[in-house]
Amino acid sequence: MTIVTRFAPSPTGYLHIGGARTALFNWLYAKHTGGQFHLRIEDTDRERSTPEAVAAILEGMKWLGLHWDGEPLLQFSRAARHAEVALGLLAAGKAYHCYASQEELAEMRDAAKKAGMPIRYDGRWRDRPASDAPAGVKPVVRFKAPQTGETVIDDKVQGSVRVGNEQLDDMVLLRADGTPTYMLAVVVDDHDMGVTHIIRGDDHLNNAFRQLNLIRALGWPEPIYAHIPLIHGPDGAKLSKRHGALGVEAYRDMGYLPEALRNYLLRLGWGHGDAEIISDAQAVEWFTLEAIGRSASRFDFAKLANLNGHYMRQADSAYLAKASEPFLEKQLGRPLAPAERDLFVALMPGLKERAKTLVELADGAHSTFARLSPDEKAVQLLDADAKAMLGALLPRLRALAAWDAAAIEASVRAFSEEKGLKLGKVAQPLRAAVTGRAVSPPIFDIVALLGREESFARIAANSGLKA
RNA sequence: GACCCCAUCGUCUAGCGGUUAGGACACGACCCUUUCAAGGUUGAGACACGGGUUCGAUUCCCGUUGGGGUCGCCA
Repeated sequence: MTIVTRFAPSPTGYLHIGGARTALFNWLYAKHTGGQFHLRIEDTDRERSTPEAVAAILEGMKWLGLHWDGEPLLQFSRAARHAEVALGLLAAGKAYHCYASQEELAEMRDAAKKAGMPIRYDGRWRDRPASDAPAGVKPVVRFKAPQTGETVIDDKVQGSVRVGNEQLDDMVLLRADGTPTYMLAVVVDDHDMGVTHIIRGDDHLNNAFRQLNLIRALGWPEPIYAHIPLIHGPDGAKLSKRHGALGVEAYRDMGYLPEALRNYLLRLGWGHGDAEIISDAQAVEWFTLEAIGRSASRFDFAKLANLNGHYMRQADSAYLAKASEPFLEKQLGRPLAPAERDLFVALMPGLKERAKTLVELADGAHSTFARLSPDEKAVQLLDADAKAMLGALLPRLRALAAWDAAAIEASVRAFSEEKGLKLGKVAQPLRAAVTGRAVSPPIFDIVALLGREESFARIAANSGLKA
């Protein structure tokens, strides 16, 4: 049997980080088993669903590298089929019309709350004849749920979970306007799509009991459930925007690599021995539902950053330059010239060791691509002694036959040895004069890549020294 | 409030009756070093509590406490 998983977000906002992990797990499980992974957009809430959100979700999935099989299914397009199933249930006596008003329902909830009883619909229309129907009121269709016994779910993550059926009420299948509710739509769509494994957040665990009863009433095969724990903020409370409940595009804009985010998300709630850096291929090979933890985990930006730094260090220079180009251009306030793109790539080995995000990468490159006037620390470095020292060094650099990092470094080293200075005493003022900063990628590389004229021009501008 | 779920270093986790309770991030120290990083070595740091079961509990059971989730004509 082919295993079919799905990710089914509702398009009321961006693809947030919790959803991204759910999608990742579904994707991995499908890959692991050689099955299929589908995407379904749950847009039955016409008030809150927007085309922008649909686009953001598709975009986020693509950026994260989670490719789905087939076309994304828009749930609302199947409203007629959902209604057909509900009406079938009605005809079979497994569902009924309910004419209770919103006011009645609210009273029911208040009364139950006061009495310390479970808050649920009391089934007042369950057995009333159609002749009792009040005139002019459009009814909803409710499911006739079992009222005794218990429903047990053998969840792949949570284990065996049971709940007394008296806790479950008769949920609405079709609204008064005839449109399907989520409860009906998921069940019908998962069935029609051939979904075999439902992997989703455990905020749906309680829904699963109701859905399972509906599936049984329909006589359809039961899916395998895996309810994964939610992701919390650093303080253990619900993930808020301030904490990281952002859309994946926000992570992209903060300069994280999709492969790093995948690795981070994978390790949040799932582990494989001591493995930390896990490639996609290994993840696919190792991923099982049984290895998913049962407790909620907290989002940790520091660990994400560390992972991102790792992936950046081992990434290809051209790839990184391309990925961080927009960040650099934003900082410079201008597009990069073709020659500068090459320079960016050439600078990359020294840059990527020093950054945890693409933004930091661009930060590191800023002082190479723009002529910055010396900041406070650079000014301190360029004191009178340092200028005198540089004044003696410049002619030797000017006289260099070959202008490359090795030759420049050799020359500066020889110079500092002669003068009895530590290399730092010479290299730091040079860095300050060339970049206007006390911190930069390796200075000899920068001087070499910038070229003789640009280097001397900058030194002249920042220290007044001419070579 | 009712129902459901969870509980190992600050964080992510390994552990599936007998371990000096392991790894990673973060943190401290040292080394390396042209700055900053990276890297190396190293240090500190956890089984929530109380009962059982057992020769023996971090591990199994019950309770307490603490956290989380769900109770819509939202999904």
